Amino acid sequence: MVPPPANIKDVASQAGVHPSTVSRVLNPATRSMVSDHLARKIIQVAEELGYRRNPLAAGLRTQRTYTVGIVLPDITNPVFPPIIRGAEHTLGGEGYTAILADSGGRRRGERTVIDNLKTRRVDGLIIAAARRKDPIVDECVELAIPLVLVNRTVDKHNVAAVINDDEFGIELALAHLRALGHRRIAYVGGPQSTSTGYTRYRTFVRSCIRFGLTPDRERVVNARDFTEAAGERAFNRILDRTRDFTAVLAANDLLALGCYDGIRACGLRCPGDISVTGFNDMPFVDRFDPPLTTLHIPLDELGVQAALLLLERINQPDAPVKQLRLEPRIVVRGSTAPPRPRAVD
Amino acid sequence: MVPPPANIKDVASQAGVHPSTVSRVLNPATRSMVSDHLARKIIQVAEELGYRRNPLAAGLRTQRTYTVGIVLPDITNPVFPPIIRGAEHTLGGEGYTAILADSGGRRRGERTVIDNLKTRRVDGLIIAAARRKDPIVDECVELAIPLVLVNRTVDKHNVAAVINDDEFGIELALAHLRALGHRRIAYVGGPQSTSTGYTRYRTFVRSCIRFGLTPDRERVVNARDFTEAAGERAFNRILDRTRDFTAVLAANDLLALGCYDGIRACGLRCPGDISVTGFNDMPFVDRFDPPLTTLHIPLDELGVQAALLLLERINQPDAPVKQLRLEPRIVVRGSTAPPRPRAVD
DNA sequence: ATGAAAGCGCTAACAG
DNA sequence: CTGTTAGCGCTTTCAT
Repeated sequence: MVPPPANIKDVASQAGVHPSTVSRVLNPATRSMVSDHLARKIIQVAEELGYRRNPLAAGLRTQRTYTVGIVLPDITNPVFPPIIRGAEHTLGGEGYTAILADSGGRRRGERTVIDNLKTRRVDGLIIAAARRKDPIVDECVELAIPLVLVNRTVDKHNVAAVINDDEFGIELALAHLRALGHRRIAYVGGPQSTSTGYTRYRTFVRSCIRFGLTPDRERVVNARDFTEAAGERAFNRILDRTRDFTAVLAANDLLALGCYDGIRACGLRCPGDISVTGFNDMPFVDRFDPPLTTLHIPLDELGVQAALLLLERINQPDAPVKQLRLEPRIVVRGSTAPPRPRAVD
Repeated sequence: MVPPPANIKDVASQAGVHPSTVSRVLNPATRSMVSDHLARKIIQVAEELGYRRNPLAAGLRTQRTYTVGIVLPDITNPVFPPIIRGAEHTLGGEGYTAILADSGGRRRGERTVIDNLKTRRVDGLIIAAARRKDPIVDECVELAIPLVLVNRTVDKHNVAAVINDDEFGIELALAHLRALGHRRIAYVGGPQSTSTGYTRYRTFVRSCIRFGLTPDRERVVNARDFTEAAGERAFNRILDRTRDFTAVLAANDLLALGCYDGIRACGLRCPGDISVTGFNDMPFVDRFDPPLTTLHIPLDELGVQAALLLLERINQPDAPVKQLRLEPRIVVRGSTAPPRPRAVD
């Protein structure tokens, strides 16, 4: 009923040439080997027959599948979709197809997922969920699988990555709070097993000192995950120890949301009693109550650059490994305000 | 440096059998053809060698790639990630890999994307962006490509789909507003080219009549897209004609957000002056200002069911086409309140 | 129950 | 420049 798709043999016989000639014409790299006259004819016949190269067959032969895997911890986290879109679009332009792999944030899942991708012979990998020490990343490097990390990186420096300038971002946030008049600033950080969690935390502590603010330990807690729930728990842990702060700098937007919850739960108000800043400027944080002051990072661009870097690594595996660092900028919204004179406890 | 992955021949020679025997053992459907003794041995050897079947080679032979395409208009729309996750997870459990294809909402893009997926010989398609009359869907049906629509469906009834019960949803929303005391209710609808836009609109009009509310034409506008911007424009168009309404029922959450903007822009307040309801209960709408009253639909489940339906269609192409309709439930939050006595204009 | 052989569609090394 | 040939790794007849 439905005609099977034309293959290269069909095109060849229809054009009166040998299949390999067709192959040469249809492959940009070898087109020049064939006379213009024949080439034109073959292309025409191919079009008439609606020929489409079978990537499985080609891949079997060439060991290139023109697919890449994008590994995420959780596609539901709003920072990822723009990254995916940016990457997918860029990759698509070069004939690559993206396979999405949601590891569910679980370590096991990640293993499975990468195994699966390897089995599928992807040409490369974009990983958005790396830990600072990541056996999976190590393994990919060892296996010489082209690899680009996005958003988070690893401690070792031999892996391509496009990340944001976390240090600069934290400094911006801190400077903003300080300019508003805040002096006692709490910090809700992320897991120290991630580069973002670690760098942001370290930068916070260091910058506080530089700014002449004491990053009092009791006002600093690192959450287990970059989630709202973990953020609220961390915030509450701070609250258990002290109420002596007028602002909280959160290591990302989700944690900041958790702080919102904590603040509300104990009857305080943001920004009236406590200012809050986030990190990422993920979609819709401008609609939150209150709109979140946060660090904007160009998520789409992160994806685009990761894709470009990956293509580069695929095509020139021996070129030096690059790391890109994109600059965040602060977006001031409603969650930050000058501190008000402390009420009596 | 890096050892090439073991293939079926390696396993065979190592186990002292013929490759075809290995193939039979490793394929669940043919395992029973091989003696238990040999089978066990082969499996063991395969494990030792870390053998993984090459899906390209297998697919070339069997015409099954164990990949499916998921086509979306815009991965950045928060309703999709949960659907994707649900589908991907279910598919993954059956050995399928999901290829994500973001059409960018453009018609052209959709063509390209599906073409690409066909070329890649996906075993099936999940489409989340169907229009009521959709040539692409028609084509897939004609080509006998296993296909499941999710979220939106087409007018024809010969396509598998898992959607939500739009009529019931709209009735719930309307009943809620009515119970609060609203009588003059505006409607910001979606594009009539989509099943959701169309059904919700029709249901609104019909239910108004049934409820004894006149769906006055001037209070009803259908937006061009399901986006915030289009929602705001539609809302403003209503506002240009009349201010005689105390609530607006929006055909989805994004449109509702647009209404928020419109309400704010003209100095009114929600829900004080105007109540707003949405549809979808997409992630984070509970954090908006005000938290959105909307219809919750089980997005994850939508994805899971779509995946199951697709697997069914792949494995039993001749089984009758199923349509699933999931029930929404209303989630009342801060964007709806009783109307207050009209202020003087 | 197992082996032999052919072939899925394509590309690349080799001839000519 | 073009054709011939072989083979990527796997499955599936067909023999035995």
